Amino acid sequence: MTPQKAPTMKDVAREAGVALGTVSKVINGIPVSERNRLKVEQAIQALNYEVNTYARGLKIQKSNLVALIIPNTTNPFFASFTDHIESSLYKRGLRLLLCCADGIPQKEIDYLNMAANNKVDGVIALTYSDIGKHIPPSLPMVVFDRFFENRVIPRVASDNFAGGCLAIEKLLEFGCRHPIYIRFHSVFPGESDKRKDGYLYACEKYGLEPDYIDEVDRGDRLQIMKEFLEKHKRPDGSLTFDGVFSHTDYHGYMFYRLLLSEGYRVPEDVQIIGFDGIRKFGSDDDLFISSICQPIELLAEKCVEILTAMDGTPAPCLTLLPAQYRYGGTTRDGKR
Amino acid sequence: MTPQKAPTMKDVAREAGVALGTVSKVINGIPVSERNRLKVEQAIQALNYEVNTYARGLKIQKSNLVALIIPNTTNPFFASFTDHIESSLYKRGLRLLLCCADGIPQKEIDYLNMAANNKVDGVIALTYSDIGKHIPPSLPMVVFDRFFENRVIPRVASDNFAGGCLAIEKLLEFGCRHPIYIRFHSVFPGESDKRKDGYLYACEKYGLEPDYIDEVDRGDRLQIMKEFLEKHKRPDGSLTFDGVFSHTDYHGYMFYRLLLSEGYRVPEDVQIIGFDGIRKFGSDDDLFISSICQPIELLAEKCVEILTAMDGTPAPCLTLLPAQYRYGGTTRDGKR
DNA sequence: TCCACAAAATGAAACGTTTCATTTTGTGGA
DNA sequence: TCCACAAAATGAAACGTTTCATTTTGTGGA
Repeated sequence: MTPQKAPTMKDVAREAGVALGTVSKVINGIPVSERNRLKVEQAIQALNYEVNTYARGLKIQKSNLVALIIPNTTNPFFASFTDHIESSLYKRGLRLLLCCADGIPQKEIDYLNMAANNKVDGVIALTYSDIGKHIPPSLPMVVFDRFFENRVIPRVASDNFAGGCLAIEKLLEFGCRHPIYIRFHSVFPGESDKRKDGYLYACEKYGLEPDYIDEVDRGDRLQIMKEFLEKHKRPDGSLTFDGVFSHTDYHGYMFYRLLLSEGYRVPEDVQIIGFDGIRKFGSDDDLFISSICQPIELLAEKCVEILTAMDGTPAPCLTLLPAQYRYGGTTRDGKR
Repeated sequence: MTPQKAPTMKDVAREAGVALGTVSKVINGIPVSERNRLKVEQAIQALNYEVNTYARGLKIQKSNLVALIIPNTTNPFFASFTDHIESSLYKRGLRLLLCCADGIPQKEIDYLNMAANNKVDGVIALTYSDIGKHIPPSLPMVVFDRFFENRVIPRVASDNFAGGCLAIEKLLEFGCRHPIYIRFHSVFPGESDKRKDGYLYACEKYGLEPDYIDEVDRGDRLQIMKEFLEKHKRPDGSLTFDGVFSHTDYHGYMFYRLLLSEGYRVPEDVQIIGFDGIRKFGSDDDLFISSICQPIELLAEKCVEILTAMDGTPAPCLTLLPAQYRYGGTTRDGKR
């Protein structure tokens, strides 16, 4: 990639017959005599001048760049989150530096260093490792869902507890008597852990016996699901549960496919509600399964809002937004 | 977002007791006496120094930033493309500025101007409007699929003609006698138009009567599909076609759902092959339907490779990579 | 010990902005 | 016409690097 030659403010000043400072004022919207403003604007047009971002950045120490550190964009939830972050930033005249860290701790730290290395004005992070101790104190940052030890970083998340509770209430409303819960989790703590708390709370509240898969995700998910299913078959083949609340749509859909392949009917025999609200081909499409949908657009907007408002005064250390139930074919409420 | 104070090279020089130029040499890996190298490295450690990107950028006129202009990341194809572009750039020490233009011409042009405005070293574009005349001649750029009038920009794409042809050959191989073709397209020309040419060529070659939907996408796709289906029902309800080659997985899946809802069996009554190779929950998951899969990773890598090699010498104006068939449940070849 | 030469180190100038103390211009009143 | 004052314009200095002409240091041979 070859460098580019471009006209400078000096060229504009010469062309317009005014001083450097006058050109700067016009560019930055500082009042200047009508006559000079016109001359400068004409010169800018004529020379096709564009302000040099490095020079400006060097002076004002701002890049208008915000880094988003995220595992990837192939996961539809991350993809949608990225999309909304981008448009929230764009609205504010900010640009998005996308950092896909693949959940690799070293890559997450690398990107964080790069961010600290005055390339960006702030960071929004959805990370998988505990990078708390690598965050420079002076770097404005907001995290989605995760909780870091040793370091208070403003967090934004869905109200996972209420969402978990809502999932069970919906299953009961649609006629379930024995809802179970399925979860494969990472080893790092975050707000989404509260989905299980919501499930347990609802069990308590409605007098249900808790029953669940709750395992660290080691890639043997299908095997674990199969074993669980085996254990819950009655002699006649029918199941001892009639509802599933899955920690994520992804695992819920996996379980859905497993149930179908074993000859069970969904939602007739078993109803399933997931979490996240992932759509098949992107934003306007159908859900994979009925789901407690995270308000992704609002979450993204909130992250950007908090980040851009950071100026030394304390930011809210936790902001929760409500998640909503939406029909997606695996429950008995039918299409609304 | 507050600015950040950071130590400068001058501070490092003072701390190490050497000249500014010596610090610069150490940082840029230019040989320096062992003694001084150690002193500088120690000082850098001690002060936690990081080079200021704006100052360096101002001098060397490079940002190590590449802009990707893409409609969005919620479309799984774009999401996957973005993901692979990011990792290709990362390998080369480059960073990704993500520009979601939503297919809005003004936003595409805005981002292009921003790119020209020396914020980035190069641009990779997957755009929807004809922005050819807005591309600055000095801006290194590669486009995916699209063709711009008035302007030769290196293009990278799948071999859509061969892919279209392959789809039909696969359908014939799996027992189809009357494959049709379905397409809803944008008004801007690109390489993907050749999928239809491949279909027509295959019809010619294998003595088939071409039959297809080929409409501008106005959002009334389902209606058009339904009408097409009605016209192709025999009095006994069976269909006059037994295979579908869909221009995209998205529309193929839509047609698949329509067929199921009308009581047809897939792949028993009708086999379907799409194009793109979109997976349900991201990279490691199942395809939505059997598909001619674009080699997204290779395509992304190629875009980056060509972009980074641009230095005034002519770049290949078109690079085609082969697309491959993969089973996805809607054909009779069964899981491999 | 001295000299010549190569290697290393030095630090001023420059990149293109913004800022701000200083100068110039313009205006209204006497 | 002159003066006082406000408004506008000016341009040098500074931001933190890299570059490169110049100076200093170090080494080997006589």
